[in-house]
Amino acid sequence: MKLTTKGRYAVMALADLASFSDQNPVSLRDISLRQGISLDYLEQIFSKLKKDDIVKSIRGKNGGYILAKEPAQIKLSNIFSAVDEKVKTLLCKRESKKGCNSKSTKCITHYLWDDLEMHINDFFDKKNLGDLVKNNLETRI
Amino acid sequence: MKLTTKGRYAVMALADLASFSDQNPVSLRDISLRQGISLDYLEQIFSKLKKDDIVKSIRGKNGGYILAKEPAQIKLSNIFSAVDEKVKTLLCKRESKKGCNSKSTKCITHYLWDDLEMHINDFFDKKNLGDLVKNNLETRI
DNA sequence: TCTAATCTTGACTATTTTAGTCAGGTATAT
DNA sequence: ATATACCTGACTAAAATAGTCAAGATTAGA
Repeated sequence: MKLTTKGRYAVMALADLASFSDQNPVSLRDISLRQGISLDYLEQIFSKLKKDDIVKSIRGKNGGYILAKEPAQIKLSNIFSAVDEKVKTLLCKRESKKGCNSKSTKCITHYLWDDLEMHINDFFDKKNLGDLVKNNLETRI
Repeated sequence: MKLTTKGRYAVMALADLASFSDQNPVSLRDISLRQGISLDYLEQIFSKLKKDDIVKSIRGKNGGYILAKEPAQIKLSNIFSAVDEKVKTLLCKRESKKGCNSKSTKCITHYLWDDLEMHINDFFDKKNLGDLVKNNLETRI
């Protein structure tokens, strides 16, 4: 079970954006340099973040991105869902052959995975960008 | 973020084993049929479970596997670690170039991922095979 | 003793996913 | 004009996943 770079980079980039934006838009180039993430890859990621109204773009020279909402309004779950970072613990879907047919003994563990999924999603639902940046400022040297 | 089949199958197979063993060893063939998991794949998995003292094997005809301990003594974390299902949320290791050099602004999110990892591992640490089988018996029709 | 059922081991491989790269755009401040 | 941004879609190398396959070693029971 591992986090993909897409989800991780999205959060890193947004945390960077939240930290360094003082009214002015922040360019992906700057984020790329500061966070060590490929510019091309960031562009992919931000196009998704924009689609989900997490950031706004300003084109042209001196352009860049700004947050579309207050950092405290942006939950990690919003970010992850924007970049398709999903928590998948189950094979079991109604259609699938493998996995369970709901009541059979096959899916002894169905509830467990469901539980785990909720447990993780809960975490993402409780954390927001605001907390993240605040904590960072407090603990930074 | 998704669970691999190895971890999931290991838990499914052990839950099956715990449910169906009445002193006698259970063959992988039976588990394979009941759970719909390839026999060859199960063999890989059980060889690891055995190495970590989660199951014992009995060779020869009428052989099979039995749990090496009480179901309540077998935590999910034990099972996952046996089959190398690890929770990885961080790139950041002391050695790696990518990721953080501990105090830089790069790792704004370091604590977050650490937190997440603990949160998930906590879950695995709190669940054991005994609960799983018990719950299953209760909720089964 | 023979045989079928089992575990044991290690190598191999197709498929999928990940983590990007690349090549072209379009918009806008100066 | 032009440099600096965003924008978009196609492409791809590498890694991980999810197995398969082949050849053995043990042992119960007929």
